[in-house]
Amino acid sequence: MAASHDEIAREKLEEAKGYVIETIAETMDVYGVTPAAGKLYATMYFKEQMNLDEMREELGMSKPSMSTSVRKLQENEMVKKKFQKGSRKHTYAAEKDFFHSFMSYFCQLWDREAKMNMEAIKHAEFTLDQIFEDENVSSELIEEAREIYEQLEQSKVYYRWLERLVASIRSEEIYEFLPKNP
Amino acid sequence: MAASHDEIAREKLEEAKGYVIETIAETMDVYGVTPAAGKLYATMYFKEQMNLDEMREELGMSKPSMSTSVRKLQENEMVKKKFQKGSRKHTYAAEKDFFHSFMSYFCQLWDREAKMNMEAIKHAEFTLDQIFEDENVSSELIEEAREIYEQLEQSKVYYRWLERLVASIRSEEIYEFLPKNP
DNA sequence: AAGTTTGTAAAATATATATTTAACGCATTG
DNA sequence: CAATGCGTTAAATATATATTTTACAAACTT
Repeated sequence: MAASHDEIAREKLEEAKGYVIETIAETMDVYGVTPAAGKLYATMYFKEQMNLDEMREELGMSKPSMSTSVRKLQENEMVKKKFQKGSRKHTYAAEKDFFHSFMSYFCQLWDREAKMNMEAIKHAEFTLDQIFEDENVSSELIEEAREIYEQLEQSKVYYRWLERLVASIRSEEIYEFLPKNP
Repeated sequence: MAASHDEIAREKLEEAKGYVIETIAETMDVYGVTPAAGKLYATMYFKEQMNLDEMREELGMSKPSMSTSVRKLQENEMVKKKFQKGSRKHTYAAEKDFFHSFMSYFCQLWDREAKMNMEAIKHAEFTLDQIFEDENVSSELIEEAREIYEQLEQSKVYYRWLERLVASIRSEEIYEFLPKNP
């Protein structure tokens, strides 16, 4: 038949996309999303745009699952809402620039880690200071407190570095050191 | 009583450590470990070394839980086994250099992501090549395949960047661009 | 070699997370 | 303003993950 070549080609095309979709979905756990969201992003990666019903259809999953998945992906800036006139349905498009997803996700992650720990350290150092202020505390305890204090100070070096890393990624300065395409 | 000042100081010391332990444990999900492993690492962070029974005692959890947690932490190179003569018990020490943990964990993560996706892309491009080789495929399909091919080529830029990032962290070159202590 | 101690594997339980089904509210349309 | 369509929330179910209990094997002790 006449269409045979095209049919085979179509199959191969879908097969080729299939490999990549499967693997992207598999490695999406890195970005802290559910399996459904992983499959969804991977699927959208090869589409111009999709609405919730198309997602449901394509993945064979429930609509609320698509709804929550797409929201999570939006939080990570891996999916953007597209404003589409005429239709009442919301349409979404995958962010295809992996650099952007990397930036958005890891910066958020590290920011949180650095901020929370810096805050805890501040708290802890404040409490330790109260020990140092008391003249009647034994030198053994003072020494022990001083060691902890020192350890906390040391760990701040890391958290500050993390914050600078985040800043250099957000500002894209990092690409001066490590070009996208060397 | 005479010990009162020391007792208060001891309390404050434990309180200070407590803040930090709690927060480290909380942010350890970043490193893909269970709550038990998170608490364990955070606890060990303020100890010279610990054996399984001390961990069980300190955290009030079962020994197998400590055993699996400590193994997971070893995989991430956040805990090292110490060889201690005389005792039959295995003892472990927390890696206190967060830079090392960062390096070990994220490099492992990104390496896997890059390798798996590069492999899938290779596979997919091989399959797409078969479409291009067939003279009888419609130009529409060829065009569609070419677009996918182009998209895959583009994504390789990111995965290669990720690999270079990993290399620059492992080699510590990154600290030339972003010093630990500027 | 029998008896302990230590660490871990396997099975059972508990807990948390993901997904679906059912139901609701809002906006748009006829 | 009733009726329909769309997205989301809430409750129910299913699934996966974490932890404990039980059981065992290896290494050491006596």
